[in-house]
Order: sequence, then structure tokens, then C-alpha cells
Amino acid sequence: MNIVQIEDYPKSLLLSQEFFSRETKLVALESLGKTLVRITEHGLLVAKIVETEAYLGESDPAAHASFGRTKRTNVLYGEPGHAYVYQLHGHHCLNFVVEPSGTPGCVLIRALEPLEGLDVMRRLRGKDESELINIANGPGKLCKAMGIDMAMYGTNLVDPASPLQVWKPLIEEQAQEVAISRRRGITKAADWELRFTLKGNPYVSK
DNA sequence: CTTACGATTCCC
DNA sequence: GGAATCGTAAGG
Repeated sequence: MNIVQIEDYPKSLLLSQEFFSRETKLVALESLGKTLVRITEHGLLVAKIVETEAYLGESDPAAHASFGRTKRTNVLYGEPGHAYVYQLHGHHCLNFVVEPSGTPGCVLIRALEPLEGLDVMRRLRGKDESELINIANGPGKLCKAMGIDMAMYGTNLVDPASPLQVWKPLIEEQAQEVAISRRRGITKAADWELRFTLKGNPYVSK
């Protein structure tokens, strides 16, 4: 079978840092449909972002930045367009650092629609070829499927040399309807409607 | 050093 | 419904 190479895609697909240097809610919304690309020694892994959550910074009780600048949250205070990765219950979660430098907003990636490298993703997840929907439909699951761990902390997502990148949509589709709902799995500020999903997409988390 | 606590996942 | 699981942050 053919292995998809990164050279098969135009460099112009890479997003700009300016995309991330904007209001957190707007970036969370507009990250839907964008492409997450992981370059591994096992091949290229490509997936579409179908679910995000916004974490607004120090004034957001549910955000890690509410603790202020610590060793863990340090990258949140740096340049936008980098990866904020943290561990929870033995799993990893991926966020995009957003807002201008010094403003610690971030966007949690909660679910992906796998596009390329499905076999590798299944292997990383310990699943067989019958699995499709459950490969990356959760923040911890998608990190395992894409080989994302603490080694990805601080990765520049808009650098063509990075092992983890964010691209524009591979196929320009018609505008898709977005659903807005409450953030999942938190107890503080639980009623804030900051979760964004592509309406009807089967890869959204349960 | 000790303790409490999750932006989760999987199994019963 | 409940256990597994472990780094982080906070308090002593």
C-alpha cells in the first residue's frame, strides 16, 4: 500500500501564526475543520479537527492559567501557535496556545476525524481494523492515536520543520454548521458555553 | 514530603 | 456506576 508523504501536500496549507494570535473563542470556533498533521517515523498522520473547547485565561476558573504562570502553564504565556500538552489521569491532552504573547488563552482539541495513517493510529491505540469512530473521539484518545505526549510540549505548530503542525482544510468544503454547548468534564464554570463541534459529525466525542 | 485532585478512559 | 492512574500544585 502507498504511504502518503508530506511532500505530497503543498506548503501553502500551513496556517499562519496570526491565525492563533486572536481571541480564544474565535480561534476555537475557526479551528473546526482545520487539519492536524503529525510527522512520525512510522508515516504521516492526518486528521480533521471536529471538536474544540476554549479556555479563556487567568479569569477562567476552569483554565489551568487560573493558577497563574507555573512550570506547567509556562508555554501558555509565550507565542501563539505552539502546543500546550499536559497529562491527566495518565492520559495526554493537546491544546493550541492562542492570543498574543503574554495572554494565556488556549484551545483544547477534543476530537478528530482520522484522514490518513489510520493503520498507525489504530496500532498506537491498541485497536484492530474494525475500529473507526473510536480512534480519536476524545482528548486523551486523539493524543494516543497521533503519538502526542510531553515531547510535543511547546512545539511550534506553524513551522514546516515541526513534527506536529496545523494546516488549512485539505478540501475546501461548504461552510459547515457548528454547535455550541457547555464544556465537558469540568466542575468550575461548568455552565460556560465554550465547546464547539461540527454539527452531525460522527467523530465528535460521546 | 504529603496530600488532594482532576479539561479521561475503559470496564463491570 | 466505578476503578485505574500519575503529574501538578499547594500546604506543612
